[in-house]
Amino acid sequence: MPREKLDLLIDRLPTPAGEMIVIADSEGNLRVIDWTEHEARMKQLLDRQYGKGTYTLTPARDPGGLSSAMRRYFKGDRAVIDTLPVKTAGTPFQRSVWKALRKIKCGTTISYAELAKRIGRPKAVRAVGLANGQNPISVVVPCHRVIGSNGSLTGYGGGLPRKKWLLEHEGVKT
Amino acid sequence: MPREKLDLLIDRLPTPAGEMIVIADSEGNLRVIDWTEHEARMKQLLDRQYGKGTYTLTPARDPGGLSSAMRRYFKGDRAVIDTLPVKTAGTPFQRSVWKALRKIKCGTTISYAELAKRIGRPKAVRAVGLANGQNPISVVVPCHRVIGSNGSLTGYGGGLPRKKWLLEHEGVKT
DNA sequence: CCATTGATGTCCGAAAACCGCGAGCGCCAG
DNA sequence: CTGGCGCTCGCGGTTTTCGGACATCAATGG
Repeated sequence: MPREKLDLLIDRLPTPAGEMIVIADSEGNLRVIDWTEHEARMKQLLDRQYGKGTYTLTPARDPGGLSSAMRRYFKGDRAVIDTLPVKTAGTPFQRSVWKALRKIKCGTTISYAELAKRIGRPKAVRAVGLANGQNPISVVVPCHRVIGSNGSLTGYGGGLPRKKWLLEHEGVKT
Repeated sequence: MPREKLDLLIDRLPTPAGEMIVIADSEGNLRVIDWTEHEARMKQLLDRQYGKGTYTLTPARDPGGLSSAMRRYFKGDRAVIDTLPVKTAGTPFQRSVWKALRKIKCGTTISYAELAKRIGRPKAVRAVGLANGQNPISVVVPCHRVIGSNGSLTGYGGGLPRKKWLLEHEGVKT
C-alpha cells in the first residue's frame, strides 16, 4: 500500500464520441481515461486498483497538458497518444497486457489470440480479454484495437458503437 | 505495495532462552524478533505482511545497535526494551493491539479480555488473541505478558516454557 | 454459414475455517 | 456446599478456499 494518500487531478472534455474524463497524477502521468457515462464503474475500478480511500480526486484544468493532447487526437493528430506518459496499478499479468497494447500501431488491429501470444501466454486467451476490459486508460492504451479472430468487433467497455467510431477515426475500414 | 524493495538487516544472537533472530530496517527501526527455531514460520509471516519478494534480508552485525540492546535485556536491564524504535506492517486492528501491548508494564500481566477492552473492542477477545499471535516483534512487543482470565498461561507462539521463562525473568511469580 | 460446445487463465467476492478466549453449566470429589 | 475440571457455544478479525464470470477460439454438426 502507498505510503501516503495519492493526489489525483481530474478534468473533463467533450469529444465527438461523448464527454470524457481525464485523470492525471501530480507528476503529469496519465492514470485514467474513461467516459463520463460510465463514471460509477470507473470509480469502482479505481477503488479496487488503488484501494478505497487511498487517493483523492481534485478537479483541475488540463492537468499535465493531457486534456489538450486528447483534444488534438480527436481533431486528427492521431499520433499524439503514442508518446503520452502513463502509469497504472494492476496485477503483473494485467500490466503486461496493457504494455503490449501500446505497441499496436494506429490504424491496425490484432486478435485476442495474437495478443496472448505476444505476452508469452498463448493459451491465456480469455484472461487477456478480461484484462483488456479492466484497462483504466481508454483510447491511449488502445484496447479498442483488439478484435475477434474472425474479424468481428466482439466487446468494448465503452460500448461497441464507440469502438467502431474510434477504429474508423484511426483509418481502419470495418 | 511499497514503491521500492525494502532492505532489511538480519542478525542472530544467543540468549538464555535460545538463539534469537533480530531484523531491522536501514533507519534503525526494529522490524522482527523471533527464535531461530521458528525461522520458517517467521518468513512466512514476513511474506504475508510485506508481500512476497518485496524485501531483501541482508546479514549484518548488530544493526541499529538492536542486538546489543537485546543482550542487555537478557543480562538484566529489563527496561531497555521499552524505548526501542519499532515499525510494523499489519492491519489497523493488529497495529492497535500491538500498540496496546507496549503499554503493559514490565513485571505485570493482563488478560486477553482486558486487552480487548483497552483497544475499545471489548467483545473482540478471540481476535485479540489471534492478533497477538501474529505479532512480529517478540519480547519487545510483549505479547508474553497477556495470559488467560483465570491466570493460566494459555498459548505462546514461541512455546509455553519460553513464555514462562520470560515472565519469571521480568519478575512475575507464576 | 451459423450455432453450439468444451478447454482455457485470471480475478473477484462470498463464505467458511481458523484461532494464543471467556462465560456458563453440569458434574463430581472433597 | 464448594471448588475445580471439562465441555459447549458465541464471539470477531483474518486468511484461505471455492465458484463463477468473462471483450476467446477452434472444432464440430446441422
